[in-house]
Amino acid sequence: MTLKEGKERFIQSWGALGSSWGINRTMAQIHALLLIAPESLSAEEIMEELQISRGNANMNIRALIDWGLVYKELKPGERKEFFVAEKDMWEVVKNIIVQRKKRELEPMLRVLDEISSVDPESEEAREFIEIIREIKLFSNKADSTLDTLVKADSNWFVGTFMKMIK
Amino acid sequence: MTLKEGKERFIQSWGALGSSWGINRTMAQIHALLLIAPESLSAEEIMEELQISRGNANMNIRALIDWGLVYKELKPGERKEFFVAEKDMWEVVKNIIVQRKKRELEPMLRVLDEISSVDPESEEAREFIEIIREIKLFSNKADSTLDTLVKADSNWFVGTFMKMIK
DNA sequence: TTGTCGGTTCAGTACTTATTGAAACTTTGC
DNA sequence: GCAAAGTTTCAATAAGTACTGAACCGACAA
Repeated sequence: MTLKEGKERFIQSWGALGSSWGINRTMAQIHALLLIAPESLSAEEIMEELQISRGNANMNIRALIDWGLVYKELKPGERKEFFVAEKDMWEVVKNIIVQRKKRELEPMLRVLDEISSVDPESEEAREFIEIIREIKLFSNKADSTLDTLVKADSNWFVGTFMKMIK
Repeated sequence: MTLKEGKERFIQSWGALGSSWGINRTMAQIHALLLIAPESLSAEEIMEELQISRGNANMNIRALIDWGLVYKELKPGERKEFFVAEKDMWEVVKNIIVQRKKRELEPMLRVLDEISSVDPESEEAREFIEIIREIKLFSNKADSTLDTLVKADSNWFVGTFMKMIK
């Protein structure tokens, strides 16, 4: 396989993976492109490489920066902005966990709290409250597990974790 | 808050959560509805409750069964099929992990293997191969960690895990 | 002050994905 | 064998999301 083919295949697959992970296809492709780019790239180069419009590139690059998956790099003497990907996979996954936890798990926890206040007037209501209580318990556990996971460092994950859970 | 409001709010939120988790809104809503239903429900009842068409209900129920999140229940003497949700949250999460691993992580591992065969003819190609190697290493670790996690039982997660990683 | 270069925004449009509803199919009872 | 009750399929369509391209903004240099 040639380098060009390999790169294309990678960008393609990373894009597909991303789109089932709350990161849209183009966003993931830009990330893939930057991951395997030997140098930081400008918006123009990204547009060119992926055949996308300026607006699209701009929006997705900024979203990637929001997610903490890409950094802006200002080259001295250059007016253009350049972009580099976070290449440490553990950092990438950690950032995604942090973002999605904030966007999804935490709002859900709030909703679960709210609906716990349903009147336990009927047997059905009491059953409902009980099920919600179980879900809440589980979600809280997941929440704090993820917190701990995110605080842990890369080496810990790569090295120790595997042995601990064996 | 009344029981009715609480239920609606829960179905609503569970639907929203699902849609950022590769489980579409309706599928997640059906799951939510079944989670809090005191009894198993028929397709008709689900259609009625969520105001969706027969076809939609049928397709999403079957998808939920595929994911292992819902079971078919055949009541003796009844010709209709009834459905119940898997209510153990740890089972739910485990099934989602298994499915998504199979659909996303495993294909990605295959792609990474393929593109490792890029000719290391240039310096750039060698750098590419190296980055792919790192991603592959990480993905393999994630893959086996998830395997271990899925084999572990609920109690282990709820009880021991939290202490271990403290 | 004017022109150029890049970045940002956003209304309109293209593309993707989910949903409907009707027809086809299956199972069962008579 | 046929009607009734239920399930499945799928082409057409609706709803939702992403993308484009042009207008706008700000910084800078001439």
